[in-house]
Amino acid sequence: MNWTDERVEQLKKLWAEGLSASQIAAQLGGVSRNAVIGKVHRLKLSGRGKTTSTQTRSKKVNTTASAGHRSSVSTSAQMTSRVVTKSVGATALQQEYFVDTVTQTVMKPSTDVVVPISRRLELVQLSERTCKWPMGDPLQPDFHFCGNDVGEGGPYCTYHARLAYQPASDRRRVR
DNA sequence: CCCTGATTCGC
DNA sequence: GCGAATCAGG
Repeated sequence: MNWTDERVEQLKKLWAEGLSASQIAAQLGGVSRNAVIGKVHRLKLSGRGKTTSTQTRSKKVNTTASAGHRSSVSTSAQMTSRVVTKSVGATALQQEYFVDTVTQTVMKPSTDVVVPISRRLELVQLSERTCKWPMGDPLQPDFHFCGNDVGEGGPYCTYHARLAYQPASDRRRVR
């Protein structure tokens, strides 16, 4: 793959948006993150306008004073908002729809369940330890995955595993 | 260990 | 110019 004007254009755009080199590489396809970084330097774009501190890690908002043993969760993440909002860069504090990849059932998480904030990783960023649950509105897939730590070594994190194997009768359909 | 960008240097 | 390998860091 070579750096066509179009690809360079996209690189500039994504880099300006604050995406990390690996994410840009994943999006462009055919190049490694090193290639992206190298190109960025050659274009002299290294310094990004804002100090977009990537690394989406929940700030942890605990409303209950009880001894929480829930790990990091955000109260806002427990709310169910329908739309997948576009946020700046890789940081995405947004609610998602859940789609059972087997039954194609579209569902919303139960409101009484603690919903972990997903890391929204690119496909190529997944490893054996990252949750592979697909993210986004099924009608407008965004090709990101949960990416949170998988609990006992399954394909999904504890939350998504629970969702995946939830009886169909317990699922809440959307639309 | 996961990830990040920065730098080097053979191609 | 390109990008893998490497480095330094969170």
